Amino acid sequence: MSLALGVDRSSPVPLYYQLAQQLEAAIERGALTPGSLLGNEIELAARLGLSRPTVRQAIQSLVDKGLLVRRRGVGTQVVHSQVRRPLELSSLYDDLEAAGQRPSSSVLVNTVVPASAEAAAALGVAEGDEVHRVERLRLTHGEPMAYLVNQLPAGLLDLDTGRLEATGLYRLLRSAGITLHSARQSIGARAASAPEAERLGESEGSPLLTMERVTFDDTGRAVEFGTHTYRPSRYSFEFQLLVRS
Amino acid sequence: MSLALGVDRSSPVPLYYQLAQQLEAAIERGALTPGSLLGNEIELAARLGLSRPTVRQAIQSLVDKGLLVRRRGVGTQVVHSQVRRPLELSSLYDDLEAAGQRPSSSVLVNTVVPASAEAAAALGVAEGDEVHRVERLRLTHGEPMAYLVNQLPAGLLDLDTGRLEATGLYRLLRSAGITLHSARQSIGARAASAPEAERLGESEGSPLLTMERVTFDDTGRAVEFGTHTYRPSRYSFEFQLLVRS
DNA sequence: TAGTGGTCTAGACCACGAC
DNA sequence: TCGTGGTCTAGACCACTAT
Repeated sequence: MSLALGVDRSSPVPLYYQLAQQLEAAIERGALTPGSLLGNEIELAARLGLSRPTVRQAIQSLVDKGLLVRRRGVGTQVVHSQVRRPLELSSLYDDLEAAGQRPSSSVLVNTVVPASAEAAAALGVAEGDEVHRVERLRLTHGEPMAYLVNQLPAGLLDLDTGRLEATGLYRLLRSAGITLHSARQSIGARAASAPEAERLGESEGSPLLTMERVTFDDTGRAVEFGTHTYRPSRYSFEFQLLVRS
Repeated sequence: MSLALGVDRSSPVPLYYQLAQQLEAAIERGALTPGSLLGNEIELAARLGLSRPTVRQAIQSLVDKGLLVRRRGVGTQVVHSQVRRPLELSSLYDDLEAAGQRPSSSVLVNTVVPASAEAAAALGVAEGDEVHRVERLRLTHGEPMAYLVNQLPAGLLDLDTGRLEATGLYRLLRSAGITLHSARQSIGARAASAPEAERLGESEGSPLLTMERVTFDDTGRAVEFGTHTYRPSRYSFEFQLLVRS
């Protein structure tokens, strides 16, 4: 079929991005089937009235997403559906978005405290400096799923409980002009201490899944330090990993 | 300083790649310091005798790696060192490379067996079809660290123990003409069963870190299914996560 | 040999951010 | 206002794959 691709040159959306979105939508709805060839770039460019580099940029963005594969001498193919499904490591946005989106997440603690040695090291501030500390309990179906502790340098942004529950940490950070860049994460496991078990409705010594994370903005500042514990019967980290070629 | 950048046009290595490597090396050795501006693209292109798109391609590849940040109206800056350190999720290459590289990893089982329902579903073969099954124990400092079980569709490649220990799964896959594309992973935790505890030198009921993975090649075939258990006192998953912008 | 993607050029204009 | 990166064009030649 002909796919009905076409770009709107009066739109402020970049041409390559428009094309990428249309291709992605076509893949998603099955108009482009797994393994099928996309047709050569020159012809596609001519058909759309675009230059080849622009078409290439669109295709490349989908290759980077893992949706397409290019092979020299063969062409550009749609990857098979089992491969393509999701998504990046969800935990960052998941945890930071949290409140507001999911009614089953509640803010238990929201205060300013002196930084512990651990938090100070993670955030790159001096021990004893003021940091915001937020503790949240995440519930699913009325049962505790995770206990989330986030610490942020004080003065980075307004963090009142109302806005936090309504908007989520991620949007508060964005609206404060902070551009997230990267995060360092560590996922492990350990036996629950008595208070940890109590908080999550487990028994002492039962296994917990743990995640520690430091998030950086694009200036290299640490903007968030999270130490989270999850009930392994109710949560696991699922993600897809693209192989750098 | 002037950085002594320059490209070799007689080399088969793409110009943008040469430049990217030189910039990366300069960042790595500190010749380009965190936060410092790279200078505008046009001037850099002129200095190197390259076109601007080529220079942009080099820079873009480092932006994608998280080493550089671009801001309109400002310029291209080196990311601060704390942000830049590692690496993708290590576990895939780590586990697949395994033998050969690390003398402390031994192959315990290497046979062909009928696929269990679980393995069949993961690999996209019929239940009872033949699959290779490899079980390895990973040691550090003489102590068990992880128990790795990998299953592969039979007939995909030669898998004798000698080659496996000498080369590692990853290279065997590559040398069989298989191009890895992506992997789906799930990380969780659970209490150790008696045999699991035995294998890893833990006690029954103690917490284990678990990882399940299905790896796909660029044709969409599932080429590997791994179910691994780790001693949490000796192993955790460490990785950096770049925020898609 | 024919067809594909991979790389590269030498320009152009625009949008956003800093000042 | 000015400088930066963001986008786009219309070509070119090369390298690899398949047949």
